[in-house]
Amino acid sequence: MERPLPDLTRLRPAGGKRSTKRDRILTVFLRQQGHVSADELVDRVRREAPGIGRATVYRTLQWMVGAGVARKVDFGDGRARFEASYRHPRHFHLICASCHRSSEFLSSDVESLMEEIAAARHFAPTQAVVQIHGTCEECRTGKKTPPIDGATTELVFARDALRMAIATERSGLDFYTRAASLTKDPRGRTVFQKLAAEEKEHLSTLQKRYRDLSAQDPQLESRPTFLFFKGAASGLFAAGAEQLRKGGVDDAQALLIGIRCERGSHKFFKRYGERFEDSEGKQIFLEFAGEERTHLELLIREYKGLMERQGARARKAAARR
Amino acid sequence: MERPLPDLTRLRPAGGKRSTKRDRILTVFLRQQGHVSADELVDRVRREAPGIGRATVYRTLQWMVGAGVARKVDFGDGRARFEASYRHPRHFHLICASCHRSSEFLSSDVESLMEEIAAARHFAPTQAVVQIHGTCEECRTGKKTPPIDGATTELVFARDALRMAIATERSGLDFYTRAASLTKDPRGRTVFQKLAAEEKEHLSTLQKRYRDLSAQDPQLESRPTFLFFKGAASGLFAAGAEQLRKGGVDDAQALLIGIRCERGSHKFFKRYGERFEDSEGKQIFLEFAGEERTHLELLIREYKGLMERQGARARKAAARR
DNA sequence: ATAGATGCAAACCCTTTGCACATTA
DNA sequence: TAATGTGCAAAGGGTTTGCATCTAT
Repeated sequence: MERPLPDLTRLRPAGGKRSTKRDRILTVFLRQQGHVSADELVDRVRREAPGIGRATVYRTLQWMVGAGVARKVDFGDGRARFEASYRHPRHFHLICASCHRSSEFLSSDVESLMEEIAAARHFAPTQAVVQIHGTCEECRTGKKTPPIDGATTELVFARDALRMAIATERSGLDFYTRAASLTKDPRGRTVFQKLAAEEKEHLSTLQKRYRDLSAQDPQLESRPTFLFFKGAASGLFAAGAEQLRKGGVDDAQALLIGIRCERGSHKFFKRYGERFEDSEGKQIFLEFAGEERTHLELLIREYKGLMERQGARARKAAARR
Repeated sequence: MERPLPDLTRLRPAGGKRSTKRDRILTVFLRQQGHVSADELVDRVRREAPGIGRATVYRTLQWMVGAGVARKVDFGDGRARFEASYRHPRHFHLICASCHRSSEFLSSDVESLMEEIAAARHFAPTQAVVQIHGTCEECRTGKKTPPIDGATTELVFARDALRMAIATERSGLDFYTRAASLTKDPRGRTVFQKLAAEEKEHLSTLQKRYRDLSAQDPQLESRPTFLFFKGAASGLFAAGAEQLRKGGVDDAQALLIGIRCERGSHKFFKRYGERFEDSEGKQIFLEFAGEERTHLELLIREYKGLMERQGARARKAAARR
């Protein structure tokens, strides 16, 4: 499972010069997976290119962090660790106090909460550090868990991005189906039925893509969750459900409900996807956002058409009077 | 706003001896508010008791952390900070990269998410570190924000605990009121009406307490949120609402719905409150949990009575046959 | 030619430790 | 008296820096 490396030759940030040694260090760094401390990197580099000074490695690490190639993480044990950021989204950590290894996770819910909290305190956030310290399964039970390499992380991230999109699509389908069954007004009901049908189709596209992804790694399905999500899928249709409960929804209102839901979903996925480094997961989020947008635009056009027709009818009625 | 100090004379953990110097350091530490680094503490101590060695302060800090008087926090700037834990709940931090000050917050939602994530990964968590790095309002706008001392933190925590309880109570009231209006079965409706009335009464008790608390500090209401919550209040009644939607709720089922809701709320507040150090906030959570429990037991008794009466009626009918 | 990269060793910062001495229980 | 706390200075580790020397552009 060899994964492509970023184009190093083009990497030349902040007035830096390229050099053989810097390239060497960078290559060694990118080849390794997970986190390395500076000293670990010094050792690895020296193993294949003796005579590289510790200071150079330290300086190169700073340069890499500045360039966005590496991220510095602090587990609170007194020494900094570095991890490659290429095709590896910024994430949170579970840190085992016993074996000192760490595993990674993301949570869209935690992230939104932090944004809300920062906003409530008028704080401009640049980054969030979330660490769960404790004891990992392996240290407690002795059960071995296979290590996860960079390529797998990316695949798992893509898998979870798809799962999130699918869950959202499924909530949408549920919502529109329920809306159709609850709506008395026949035109309103037709709108919801159409929306449900569209969601169903999109859902099956996503599911196909999920199957394709799973084919790339037979164990993919069973790998532990990387991206946790709950609020996204369930929250988007809450406002619509509220409106529905009040009843009396005609076709215009049904369209407006649909517009609001699709807009929410589009915005959420766009904003969420944009924060990641280049990766398949990011791409999935952005594609999904794009599709929601297309759908949204279609609904808006339809709504406008409806309004025009109603306006025309009203004008005609006024002229007759 | 002087706040009481813990009984230091009884503080003698892990085979430690008391000594004049240790007491001095402890006193200085407890007097100060917010976080101190070891060196800052050395300075402060020396200002009023010269001739105390740096090593002693370091050793005393370790002892304090071991004794649970202090907590060590790492903001990732290479030096550890220490904060008093007495009457100050474990919390998360917003850390300003510009002025290097930090402000504190809690979020029951973030906490539950982390528990879920840890559980999903079979990880036994001991502690969570959550830091939002960025720029604070003061550094961006120049607007001064008043510093918050320890006593205020405690008051604000109590305020927010009450707010959380009130919000929960209010959701309960809403839910039972809506349930009553939706329930066709007259006995079921009566049960919900009674539940709603009880919630209303409890709510007004809580509100009175809130007013009493506010009287202790005229600015209390306007101070920034310390404890963020969303899920707790809204999540507890979701299952009940779902059940309600299906309709056909008689008195037994209404009682069961009530039991489930009150049990959820009792458990949540108990578990949540238990994690804190001694403080008014903790007390509020535990009291609230206790009241929910009382209410719960009452409902259970009522349910049992109902079942018995139904059983008796059934037996009588059987005998007659 | 010149800005920038490198190696080495020294300096730095925060923290811990060894040891002789002072206190406490 | 035995166990523990204290001060000092030294050592420790992770990381940065000064400086003379190379090396890309």
